[in-house]
Amino acid sequence: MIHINIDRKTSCSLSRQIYDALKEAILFGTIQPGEKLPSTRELAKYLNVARNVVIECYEQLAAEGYVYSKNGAGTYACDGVRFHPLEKDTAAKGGSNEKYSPQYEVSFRTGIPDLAEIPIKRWAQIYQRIALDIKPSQLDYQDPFGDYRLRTQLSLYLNRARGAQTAPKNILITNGAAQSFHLLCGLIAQNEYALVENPLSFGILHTLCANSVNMEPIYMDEQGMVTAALPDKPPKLIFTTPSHQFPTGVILPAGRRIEMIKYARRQNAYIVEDDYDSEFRFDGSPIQSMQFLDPQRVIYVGTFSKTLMPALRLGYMVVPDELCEKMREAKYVADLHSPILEQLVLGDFLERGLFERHIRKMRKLYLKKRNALVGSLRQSFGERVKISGAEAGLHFIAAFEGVHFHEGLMKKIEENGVQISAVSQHCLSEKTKSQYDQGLIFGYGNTTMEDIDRGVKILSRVIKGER
Amino acid sequence: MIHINIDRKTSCSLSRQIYDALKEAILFGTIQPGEKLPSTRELAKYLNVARNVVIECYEQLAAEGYVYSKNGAGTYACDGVRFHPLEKDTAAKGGSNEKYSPQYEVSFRTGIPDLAEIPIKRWAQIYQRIALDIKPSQLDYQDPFGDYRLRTQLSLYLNRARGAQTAPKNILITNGAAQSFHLLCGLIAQNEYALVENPLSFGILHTLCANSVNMEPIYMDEQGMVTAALPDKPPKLIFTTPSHQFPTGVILPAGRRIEMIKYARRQNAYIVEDDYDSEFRFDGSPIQSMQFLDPQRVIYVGTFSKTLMPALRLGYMVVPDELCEKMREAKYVADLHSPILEQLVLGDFLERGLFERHIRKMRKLYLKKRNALVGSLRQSFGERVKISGAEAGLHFIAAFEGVHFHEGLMKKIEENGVQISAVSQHCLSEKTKSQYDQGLIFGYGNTTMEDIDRGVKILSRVIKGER
DNA sequence: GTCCATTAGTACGAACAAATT
DNA sequence: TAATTTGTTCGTACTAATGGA
Repeated sequence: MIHINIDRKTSCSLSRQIYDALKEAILFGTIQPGEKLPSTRELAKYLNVARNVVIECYEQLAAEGYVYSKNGAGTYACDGVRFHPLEKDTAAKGGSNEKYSPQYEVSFRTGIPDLAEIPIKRWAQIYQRIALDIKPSQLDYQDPFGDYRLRTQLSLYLNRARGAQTAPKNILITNGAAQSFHLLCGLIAQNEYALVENPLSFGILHTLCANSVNMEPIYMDEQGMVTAALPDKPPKLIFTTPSHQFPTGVILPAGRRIEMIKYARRQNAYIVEDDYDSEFRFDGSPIQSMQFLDPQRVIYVGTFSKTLMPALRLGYMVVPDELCEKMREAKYVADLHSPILEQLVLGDFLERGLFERHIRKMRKLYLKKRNALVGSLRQSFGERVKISGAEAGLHFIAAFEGVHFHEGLMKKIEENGVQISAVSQHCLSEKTKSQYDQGLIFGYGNTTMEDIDRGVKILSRVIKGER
Repeated sequence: MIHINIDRKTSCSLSRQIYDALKEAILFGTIQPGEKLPSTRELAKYLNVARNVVIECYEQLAAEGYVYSKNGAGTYACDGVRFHPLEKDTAAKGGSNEKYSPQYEVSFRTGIPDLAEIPIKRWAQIYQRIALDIKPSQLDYQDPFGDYRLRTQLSLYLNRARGAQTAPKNILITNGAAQSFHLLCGLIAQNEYALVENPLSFGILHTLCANSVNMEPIYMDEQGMVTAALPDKPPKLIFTTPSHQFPTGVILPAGRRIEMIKYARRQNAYIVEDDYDSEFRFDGSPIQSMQFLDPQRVIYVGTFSKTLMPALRLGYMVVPDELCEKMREAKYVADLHSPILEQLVLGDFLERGLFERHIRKMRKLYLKKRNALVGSLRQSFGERVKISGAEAGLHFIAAFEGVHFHEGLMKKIEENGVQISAVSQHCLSEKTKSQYDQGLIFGYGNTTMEDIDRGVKILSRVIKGER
């Protein structure tokens, strides 16, 4: 008779304990294939448990194919279930969320909004209200394009605030701009290619690389992408950030926009307008979207990561009619559709004007920070620093006269506790790298006034030590 | 002097109205490239508005590159901004979420939980609590694998309830099983292929097709995938539903599981265990996961769409150590990471045992429904219906003696207001199609007792009319 | 917040039918 | 035929947790 240790004090049920022991015995070969197991009565008596307990565990073993029972004949171990001793997973080592983002004393990371100012309370209130009077059918699978009410509100907002030409049917809700780019990559076949700005954001670069999309960088001047340099070979997509080029901050002027659209039409290409932070323009209204000029050639990509919060993972694309079906399929295959509840909350947020109010509030705050940072840099570096692209967004470029941000210097800055990236790190060619190697990208969205002060002081010390 | 209609009653600002009019004039060519615009003083006087209004709008036009101003010389339209008349989007036609799911009188759609029983209130309460004491840093971008606390809880749950061998570091939070499959497809190169069960679920079929993955179907018998028929050519992935095969409901016995794992080891393939509804087993505990037998060869795919709600779009994968980095990269490229707030809520939900309680509650409810449906079918069809795979999950198969569910009959059923699918629709070959053509798949998760009654009555009428 | 009735989970015991040796 | 074994269905008891007043 097989011996089984039974512990009546543990929270684990008796039948589970016997089940585990028997299964292990069968897998290890202690109980041979075809061997008869003790009868339920016998084992129950031997172990001093109720027969029902043994029956329950024999049934489970039978259901999983370890044993088979024959009425009147007994229970036998199945063939072919001998197996190697299980490798128990060695001690689950500790971990946490914190580990993901290394800690710096001051961070000028780009693209992060002020996390302390996120209207999370208001957001949660609306979430609760929405959840309380939701219809069960809304908790079912939904349209891959997303919630219709949100798309309606978004369409109104985009028409109003960004001068875009959209209808709800063209708006595809995604899990942030990263997913939008990922889905768009699906449009590009292996032998086709995409045009990108140079320098460009890591986000697009990384997405395109990982999806093994061929890229052709386009030279930029102080007006943005040089449309005269557009190649003859027809691209499939043209990735651009016309309202506030990343990282240079340049605004693509109307003339070049039109040229680019004409080019796209000629080459039968689509323009991907990455409008990642245009909501925050400090003088005048936001620059109008490029999509406005030709809704059938321009795919507009927006995100709520900067305006609300990165953790939300909500963004959207305005898709030309011709691409709607393809994009619907792509989104469906990727993850069916984006989560619904927070879409409903966002729709409400927009409808009540809370979103635009929040933007206005944040614009003021970011303006303050920008001015403080510019002031701080001026104070430390005087005329030896040249700032550009600061009219909008959550970052700008500062070029330091006579300083070259090579790898060693960047490492030194990091070692001194400042997180910041150099423009040259975003360049695709050696030529552009050296063209931009005096520039740092200052993201100030999630900095405090103290951060700004301290960060510039540290930078000043390190840079001046270098010179 | 250009004429501009100004409406002081509208909510649109004066400068916006002037801006729009001027921009249109430039784009249409009413104002020629290089033409001098009226001076700010002149235009302000003419339109009877303050000069600042005109200045603001000239600045905006300049920022966007439509005009340029020279100190002392005036403002001129830029070159190259003439453009076609804008095609105004024709009337945004109406739409709504409802349109997405066509209405049936009774739906036996598979894989839908009881939407009316979702603990949405409790969920919303926790959401609010979580949101109120969240740290700002948690609203930042996070680890692609997901929230660590949720992964810890999930790992405990899986070990406890599914007998899986996991550590938090191996758990990747995804936007539902569909995304898990999508990410896994990235492991398969163009010249490689995947093994699938036949018949199989639309979900996997569709994902694999759309990602242009080559598939090889494996024959099944009453015990599930016939492991003796595994091909010599090494596959990359083997997709399987061992706990409750979709759609047949068969449980893959231990012997075959072990054979399959040995095969996978020999061929250096990975097994994808799609555990889509095993939580709901009606007699005994759920069938133990296959992942338990070899955590380094089996990728376990789970979802909360059936246990909580489809609209949530949350699922997970248990990834072998060797694949962690690849999967991290794949998830990062797809959408950086899954939304955080609802992950936190889910983690709390699990930690408090609310999740398991909910499962227990639902298991009872589903058992009731299953029994009612089986009873109803028995009553209508007596011994002429054979039911299989009903021991677990939210669906089972009913085979009707002497009835063949060809396209015409399926259409007739649909026309009579019943949504249901035939087993043969899930088959990949003609041979299997005819083998299974007497079976319907009854999903009863989101049906009411009345639905069940009514649905069976309608089916009975249609099927008997056919015979 | 507290108390109380209810419910769910686990374990036990007993009885009987059906199949097997 | 008798003894043994599984399959099935009761009822009871104890405990912990839940939900409502």
